[in-house]
Amino acid sequence: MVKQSEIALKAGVSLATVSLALNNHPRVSARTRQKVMEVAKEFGYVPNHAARKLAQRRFGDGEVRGLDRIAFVIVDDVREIAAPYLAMLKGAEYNISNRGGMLTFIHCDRESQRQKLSALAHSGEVDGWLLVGRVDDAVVRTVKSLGRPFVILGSHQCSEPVNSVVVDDHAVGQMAVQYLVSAGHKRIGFMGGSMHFEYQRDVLTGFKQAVKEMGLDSDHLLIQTTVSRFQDMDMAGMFEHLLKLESPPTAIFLAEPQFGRMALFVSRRSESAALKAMTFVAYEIEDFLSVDQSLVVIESPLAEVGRAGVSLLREVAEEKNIQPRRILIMPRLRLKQE
Amino acid sequence: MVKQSEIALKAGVSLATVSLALNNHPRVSARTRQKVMEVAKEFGYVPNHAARKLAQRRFGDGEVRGLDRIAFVIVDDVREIAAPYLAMLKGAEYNISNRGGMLTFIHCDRESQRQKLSALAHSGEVDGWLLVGRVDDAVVRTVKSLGRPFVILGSHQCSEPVNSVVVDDHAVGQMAVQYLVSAGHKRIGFMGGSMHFEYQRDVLTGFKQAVKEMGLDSDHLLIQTTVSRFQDMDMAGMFEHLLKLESPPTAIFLAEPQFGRMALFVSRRSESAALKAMTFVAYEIEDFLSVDQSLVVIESPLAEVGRAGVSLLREVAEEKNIQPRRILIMPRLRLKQE
DNA sequence: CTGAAAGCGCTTACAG
DNA sequence: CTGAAAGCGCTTACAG
Repeated sequence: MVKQSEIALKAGVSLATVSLALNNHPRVSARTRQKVMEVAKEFGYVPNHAARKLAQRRFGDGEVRGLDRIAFVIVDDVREIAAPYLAMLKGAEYNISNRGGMLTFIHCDRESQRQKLSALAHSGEVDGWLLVGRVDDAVVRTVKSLGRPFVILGSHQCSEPVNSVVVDDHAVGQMAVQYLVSAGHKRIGFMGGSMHFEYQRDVLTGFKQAVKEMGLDSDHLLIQTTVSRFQDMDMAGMFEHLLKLESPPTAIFLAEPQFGRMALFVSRRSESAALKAMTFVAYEIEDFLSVDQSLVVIESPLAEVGRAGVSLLREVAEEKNIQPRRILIMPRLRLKQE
Repeated sequence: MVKQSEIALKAGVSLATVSLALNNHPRVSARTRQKVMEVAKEFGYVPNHAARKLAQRRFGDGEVRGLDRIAFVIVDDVREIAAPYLAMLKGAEYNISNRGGMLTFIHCDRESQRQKLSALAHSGEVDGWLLVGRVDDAVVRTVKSLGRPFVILGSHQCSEPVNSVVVDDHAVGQMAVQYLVSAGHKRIGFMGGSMHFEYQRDVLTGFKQAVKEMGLDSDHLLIQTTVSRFQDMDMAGMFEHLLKLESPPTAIFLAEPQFGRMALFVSRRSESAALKAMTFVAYEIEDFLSVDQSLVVIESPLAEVGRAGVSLLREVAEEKNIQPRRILIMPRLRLKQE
């Protein structure tokens, strides 16, 4: 565990110069900095985080400098929605660790959030917050009172403007239609999840808009959604509905993650020629696809949401009075690979 | 942000006494400690973690004292296995934060592990490691060289003895048989995932052993397993095989998480009376069940694995030369609730 | 049982 | 452009 004083000795400069050089302070000459960096690398120097943190308190006016400790907070329950959370977590971790920082994982519910988050903040160990889950005004109020920058990942229930990063789910619906039209389809079915979820509503809105813009039939019978979480029965029912139509669709957009797997299962075992010939496009979560390469997939770039969240957090930390922004991350179309 | 010196002033004792009292040092009298604690609570005191860490380095012989910063390291890819990781993560976080600690999340592959982990260790910010994923001798060698205690969660590929916490998957298979026998079944089918996975092999071993002990037919045709990750077609095939038997099973144990959902889907839509009357028991991951309360479920207590991992880590940190242990966590049987 | 003092490894005004 | 010095908030031997 080498420290700055040892580097100073070897490089023939003072301790102060080492610190300044390592932090790219402009007052150090290029040559000196070069030399210091060299020795540091040779010795495998890693700064002692605790010491740095402590020293920074001396002159700091409460501002965050390094932003090297970011808390990823899941508010409310993690039941049933593992993949989205883990994808965002992975993306955030990647961005943070690339810059020598660390990500702290926190899970709390809306009752315990206040005391849990403030205890962490007071220990001086959190430079910024990434909030995800059921984030509402109460949570934002807590976090704001702690005086550290924060960014919300995914949709939220806040009434006031906040910095957030979300997938452009509107574009997901449009992308599905555009792709299927380019492949020659004219009647496109929509099979989605519960419209209680904002992202499902957005996907559907985008879908409907593209259908209109492309001049396709905007037949409401082509749109099927489920309500329950254990929706497999509903899904089979949706298929029946669509196939029973006077003019059934030739392609179906599966707008809810995991539907791809189920749809393939049903269609491959079906005796209906129409279903066997059906073209599918599935909306799936990056890194957690439920289907193999035989299906065209629109990927929800949730790891990218995590990465972008960290970048936004850095900007917010630097420019204090930035206007709250909502950053949209574009989905990706992944074609078949046969 | 109140500090110890302010507490000392108010309580009428020295700074040293405050520190000792707050850390339950025996040299402080009960009355003094009481008084200090009172003032600390009144002021909402939270210790500055950086300062504490730094000060401890002075006399510390490298030992870990607080174990308040634990790194949860996922080695290798997180694709496709979100739920188990998130369940363990949640359990570990719960145990750590209950004692005022923090969990750091790290994701790395086996190529980058060495540099990533050692950089973290050198920054002095990790008191112990929880390792999960594709943990092999190389990873263990790295972590050992960093001089901090570690515990592996879940199965691993290490040749040397290590401290680990795993679900008792053997008991899962036994539990399924015992329950179904108690419900009057004599021929029990097994539908599992790929035998490439250790946990699936363990579940099957337990199943077979219980079948033998209970004096049931140990017909190998009753045992069906899949190979692919996108296994839905195989699953339908497994059903057909089982139903085609001269003496088909009256109950089936679904030994792979997520199979429950698929099985219900198939059986509810089937025209086979035998299938409609089939009794199922499903193995599912705690907090991430794929089925509702209408099915008997054996829960894989992965959050408990995370919690137990943290507790074991504490023991390892305290008694240095402890014999490596493998702690088994019992699965839980969840009956129907109608 | 308690207090005064040293120092953990850094950062950064201050003085040259 | 650089160095000597102070101090961040704690912990813990040392001396009473």
